[in-house]
Amino acid sequence: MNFSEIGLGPEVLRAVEDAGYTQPTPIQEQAIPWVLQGRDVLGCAQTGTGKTASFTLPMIEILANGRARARMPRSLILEPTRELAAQVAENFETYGKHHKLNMALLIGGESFGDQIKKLDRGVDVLIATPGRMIDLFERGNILLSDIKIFVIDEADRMLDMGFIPDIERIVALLPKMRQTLFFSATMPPEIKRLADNFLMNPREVSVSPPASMAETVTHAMTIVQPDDKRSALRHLLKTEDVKNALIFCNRKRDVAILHKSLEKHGFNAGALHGDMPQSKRTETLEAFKKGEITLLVCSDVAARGIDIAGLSHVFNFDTPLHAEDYVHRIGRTGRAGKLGRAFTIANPEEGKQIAAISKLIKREIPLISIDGIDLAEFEELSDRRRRRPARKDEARRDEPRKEEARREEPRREEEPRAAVARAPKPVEARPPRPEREARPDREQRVDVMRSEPPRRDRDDRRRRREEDDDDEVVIGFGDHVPAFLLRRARPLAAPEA
DNA sequence: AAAAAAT
Repeated sequence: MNFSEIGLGPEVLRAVEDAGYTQPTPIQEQAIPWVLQGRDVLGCAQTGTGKTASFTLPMIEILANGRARARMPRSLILEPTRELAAQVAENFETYGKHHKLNMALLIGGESFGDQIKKLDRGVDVLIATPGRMIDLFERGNILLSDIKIFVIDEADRMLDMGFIPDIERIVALLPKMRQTLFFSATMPPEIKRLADNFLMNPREVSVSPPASMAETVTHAMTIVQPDDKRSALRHLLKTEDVKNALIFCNRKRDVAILHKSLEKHGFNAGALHGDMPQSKRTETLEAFKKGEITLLVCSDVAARGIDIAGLSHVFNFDTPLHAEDYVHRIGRTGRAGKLGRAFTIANPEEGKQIAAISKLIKREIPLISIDGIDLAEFEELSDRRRRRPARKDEARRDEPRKEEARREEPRREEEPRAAVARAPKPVEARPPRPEREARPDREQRVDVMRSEPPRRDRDDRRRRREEDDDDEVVIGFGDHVPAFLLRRARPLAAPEA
């Protein structure tokens, strides 16, 4: 199919052509006609599949007629991160260049003045992150009663980030008569329920489920002691043909540390995480996209949606804490049919996380060793856990003051680690698993391989954390947590009827 | 256990 047959007007087509595209991607081919017809759409797709243009192009077409009044935007797009919001804004600039649509980008970290000025002039397209959008609404700078098209992008990410109450609140302020487009990379039950609430008789559009990602991406992982991680990474950077790469850390602090270390070793690296000033974030991302920086050390702020053309490598300097995040991080490469390579540098404690990832992507990640660095083994998890309760009881009998002092001591981890390293069944050593076949030793393996389904409920997560943390000294309520503390917070506004 | 987003 060609773009010219999809139902878009000549101006939009000209802009698409100028950008160098002739053929719509599958998601565009499926979604655009429905959006043009005014239907609600439920889209299951990751960015890089052309998802953004699948709503920006028809939106430009629909909004071409009519004009926005002051403070009354005609469409609203919500994005989970500032970078994604900026990316969508760029998309409207590119494809809306032959139209005179007013657009405002409402994100945190930038001054209110310009954003308010734009709203006063009247905007056709409002692109926002939830926090700033609600802030401006409460200040009376936005009226949402004229919204014709509402887009929720990256809904699963919004859920992860705890934005859903905000989203429900915003939806309650929108007119009931509107068109809603809802996109999510994954469709867990909680997201589906949300979609059912927001959408009316939607057309469902779905492309490239996460599992197929592995077709274009070569995975590998290595296991090293934490102290060896940086040299392992440097070795990979030197031996791989790295054009440009994202390097993910789990903590912002480690992003900064690794960035410094790489620069010290002469690599052309930048850093990106959410505690950096917005101006710096924008600047660094631009420099990386232009190729002025070849390595970008980042937190999960960049894990989803960020679109960098032709990214050759993704490195997980830390194993992602949630298996889905692996899929999202890796999804930055191997896009648009291009090949990509992904390396994970795990440490011996992360066997459980790796097992959860293997289960999710339905394949083992090949284990590689790196010259000059000792290949470690995963610790036996169940073994360690069995030993823990005893220590907990001991700890309880100690005086609280002693506990305080013990905590401030530098942690001496050598002993327990050496003990577990000798444990009998290293996870990594198990034979490759034949696909979907019940095996007699399955039960046994489940113990190690167990990974709970992704549970997003924050309270649940806290509860689990407390269960796992047997070593932790119990203060305050002790094991008993009153039920009211575990109850979910209610959304501020009742969801739409 | 961490990151993101409002100041």
